[in-house]
Amino acid sequence: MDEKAATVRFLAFGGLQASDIAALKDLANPLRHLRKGEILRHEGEPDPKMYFLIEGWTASSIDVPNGSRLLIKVHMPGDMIGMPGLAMANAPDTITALTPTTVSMIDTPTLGRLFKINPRIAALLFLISQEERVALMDRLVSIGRTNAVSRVAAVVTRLHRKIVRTFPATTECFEIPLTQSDLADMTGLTVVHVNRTIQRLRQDKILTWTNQNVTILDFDGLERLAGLPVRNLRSRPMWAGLE
Amino acid sequence: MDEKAATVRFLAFGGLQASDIAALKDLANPLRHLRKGEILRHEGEPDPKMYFLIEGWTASSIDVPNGSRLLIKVHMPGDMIGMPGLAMANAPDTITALTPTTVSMIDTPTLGRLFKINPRIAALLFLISQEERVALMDRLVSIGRTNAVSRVAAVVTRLHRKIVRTFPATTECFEIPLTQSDLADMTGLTVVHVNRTIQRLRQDKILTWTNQNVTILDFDGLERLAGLPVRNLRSRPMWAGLE
DNA sequence: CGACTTCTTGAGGAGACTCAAGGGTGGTGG
DNA sequence: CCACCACCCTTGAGTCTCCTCAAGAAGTCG
Repeated sequence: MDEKAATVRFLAFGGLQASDIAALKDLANPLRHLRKGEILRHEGEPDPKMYFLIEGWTASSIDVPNGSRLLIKVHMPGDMIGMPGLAMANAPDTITALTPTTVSMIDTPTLGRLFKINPRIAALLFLISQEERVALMDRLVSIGRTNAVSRVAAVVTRLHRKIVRTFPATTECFEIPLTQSDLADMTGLTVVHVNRTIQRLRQDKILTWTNQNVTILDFDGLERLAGLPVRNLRSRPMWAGLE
Repeated sequence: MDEKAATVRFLAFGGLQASDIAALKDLANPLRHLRKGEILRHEGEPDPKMYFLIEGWTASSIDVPNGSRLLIKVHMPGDMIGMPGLAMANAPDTITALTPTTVSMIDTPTLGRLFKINPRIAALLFLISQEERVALMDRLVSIGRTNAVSRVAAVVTRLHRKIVRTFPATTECFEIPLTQSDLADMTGLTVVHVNRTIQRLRQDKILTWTNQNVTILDFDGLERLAGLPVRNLRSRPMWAGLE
């Protein structure tokens, strides 16, 4: 992954200037490298930080008292990680590296200053947060009101859309560093049922998922099963007019 | 509801100054009144706005292609409504008045200017968004990984906590303007099953829920069933140091 | 090559859903 | 003032999706 991929996310809303990009770079503190499976931070840890994901995939998860867990989100290069924790005294989620990963920590006082110095970036981070809220809302709908096939289809659809956003060259065949157990934790299902659901999708010639290689055989069919609403970002965001 | 209740939410993070409160008041545009059941805005509507809920309860919901819907959140006086839509070209959710309601619209350019003029308020709105993200994450866990009894218990627990925050005088007995059908849409269950679950909770002497009057009989038991994680707001938020 | 994780398959069970219908309550209009 | 309608709550019976438990196969890493 190169710098380009990492800044793509920030350009999503458009309207950023060269000076804004430079300001973002100033946020970058010493890098931290993680091996696959390594944990960036544990749920409950005090004074949680925010990170910028430069390379690799990570996942944010929450453990449940009854022994299971739920995977909140999968992060890709260019994502801001740990923003929700900024409001909290203790980290709300555990962040795990799904692949070898590089992040840079953004310390909280720096972020505070940024809000004063660069309102455009502040507004951008604010809007990214709103986008994430909508994503969570849609996942809530998916998990709360659709069946297993639809949920798995929704996860694949969302991942594909996001991968394409980060790596535009992606085709119908791509790699996802998630186990079926992870997929179960993303959908609120059990591993066993996820396995059977994937087989069902393969039988119906929607997609294949072997090891961690996904191939989408029928885009339209997949979209239909997922039933995700269309979400278009605002083209003229709120800071239009901020000089 | 008085102004006090409405500003309580903003004081949650502490550290706001009189000038900040004044700046917030400046955001208040002409009021809009809604009758019970009236819709503030429909999902899909272009150029969605943000609102400040002054009086009454509202609910935000998303309709699902399969005919059902999911209730994303219940709002009380002092809540900012519709923030997620600021990132989107079209409203992601429908907002309905659960009771007679008064809101004031905050237009987007004003908000943009605010980010420039008052970074403390910007940071505050940013942190409120992070808090909401954590709330959504916890709901995802509740709906994705717990059974009906636990989900209903979680809804009651969260509502009670929030009511207490808004109206500190609240006891174990309070009113919730939600039907069992609404509760079903909050939990991802069916009306029938919600009804049976409530009866089960009454049998077990956890709570009663008749019409729209809830009485919590056993706080500890309810908390245990809900299994919600403890979430403490950061005491020294990121803008500490912003002069 | 052995230990571990991941994937796969089977059988049985249970929590939640569907369909259906009756009763209560509040609002509205004749 | 009563009848009617709409909405909400409640209950029953039957079904199905998804879960649990269990064990074996396949792949992966040291």
